Amino acid sequence: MLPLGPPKFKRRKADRPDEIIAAALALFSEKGFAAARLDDIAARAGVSKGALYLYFPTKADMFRAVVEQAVRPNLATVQQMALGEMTFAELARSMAAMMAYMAVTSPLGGIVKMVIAEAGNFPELASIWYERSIAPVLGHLTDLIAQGQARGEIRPGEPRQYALSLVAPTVLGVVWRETFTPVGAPPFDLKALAQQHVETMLRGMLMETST
Amino acid sequence: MLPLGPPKFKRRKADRPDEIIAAALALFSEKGFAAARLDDIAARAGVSKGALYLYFPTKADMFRAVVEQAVRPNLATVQQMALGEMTFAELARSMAAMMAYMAVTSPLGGIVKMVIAEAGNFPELASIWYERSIAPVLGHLTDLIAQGQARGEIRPGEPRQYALSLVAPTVLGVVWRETFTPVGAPPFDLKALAQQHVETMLRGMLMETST
DNA sequence: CATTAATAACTGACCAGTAAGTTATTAATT
DNA sequence: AATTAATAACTTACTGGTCAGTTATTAATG
Repeated sequence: MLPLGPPKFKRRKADRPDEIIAAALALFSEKGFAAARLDDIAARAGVSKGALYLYFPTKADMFRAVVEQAVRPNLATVQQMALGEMTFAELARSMAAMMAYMAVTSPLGGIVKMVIAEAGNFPELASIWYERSIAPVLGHLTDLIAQGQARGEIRPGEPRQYALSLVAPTVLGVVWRETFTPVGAPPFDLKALAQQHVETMLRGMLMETST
Repeated sequence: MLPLGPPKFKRRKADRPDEIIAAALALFSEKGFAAARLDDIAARAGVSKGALYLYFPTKADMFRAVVEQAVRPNLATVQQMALGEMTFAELARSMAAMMAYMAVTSPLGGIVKMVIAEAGNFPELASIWYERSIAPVLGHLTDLIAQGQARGEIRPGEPRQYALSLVAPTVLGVVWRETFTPVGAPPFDLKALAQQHVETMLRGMLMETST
């Protein structure tokens, strides 16, 4: 006997974690943490449920891993933003464009949804996401605005509120895409939205002279 | 015999549904749909689990009821907004103030969280919330902006994008409160945020002349 | 052939929903 | 007005299904 046909599985220890995380991200962001079944995640990752436990001790740890991986790229991207020779307006425009780009290319929408949804059950996770993604971005942007004010480019006003005002529509646009577009709501063109918003905000924030 | 002490329960058929909905809102918005236990909802409503089923055939129906009740007040409030004699700037300011007020006084944050979280599992519900709350508000605001543009008060630009730009920070502020403030993030003063945002946006949206 | 990645079948806990029983309240009868 | 019968609001204890996590076994690979 022994058909010896195509083997039933391959041993690919190195690749599994990332594949599992990708599958988990998809299902968590679609169904939410509790409603996402490990059997489904396993199936999607092309693996059996038992195999998940070779790489993650628990479902919650998988969730953590998903969020932590999603957090990573953000840090790097943000640190680069600095005024330097640029005027604040230039920087704001390029930042808006970049955020819109990230919003359409990365699975950020799903992550945001997950974090909002499960913040109550996994405060530790909301914390990670906040400290490693939101606080840096918003904090840095806030600083840049304060600097812009010190330079006399930007009108008076709470810098942190300005910062939230700047990013809010893009973030909400992403949530919109995940939440309402699937139910028939007309989508937003995130790039156009970000662009119009940043121009409007700049006209409102800048002193008369600047461009 | 007959101890005749304090009775074990009162029959209060009329009040139960609202009390149950209130308890359910609290737990759904805190834990999410799946993680909220009916036993806990019952306990919080001061009733046994069995009693829930006298008023709602299923957990999902309770969820529906919570959202539907939350939707109700919004409709009325919005329809009143009309340009009439007002300039767009005046209207926008009063609208911003009203949204901020609602944001701090109503359980809107919890609802928004719930809807975002469970949109995937209950598309029908995202649909209700969209059609009965979001579309009216955003649609009406979009119309007002278009009218403002026709009047020559407001600069060119996509009205619907303007509308989202206007409301986004307040909505995001509410989500912030539910999600990140509990983990130690500094809170936003929603009223101040809304106020500064609307002033900035107006300066950016209006033609030179208007006030 | 020894090692270990991977599977498949199993277990135990949790929880939505149910059904049987209890108690408050109202209505009927004297 | 006191007693009793009828009802329905409410509770308690249970059931059945689902699913996270485990264990025993098999198959790939150096």
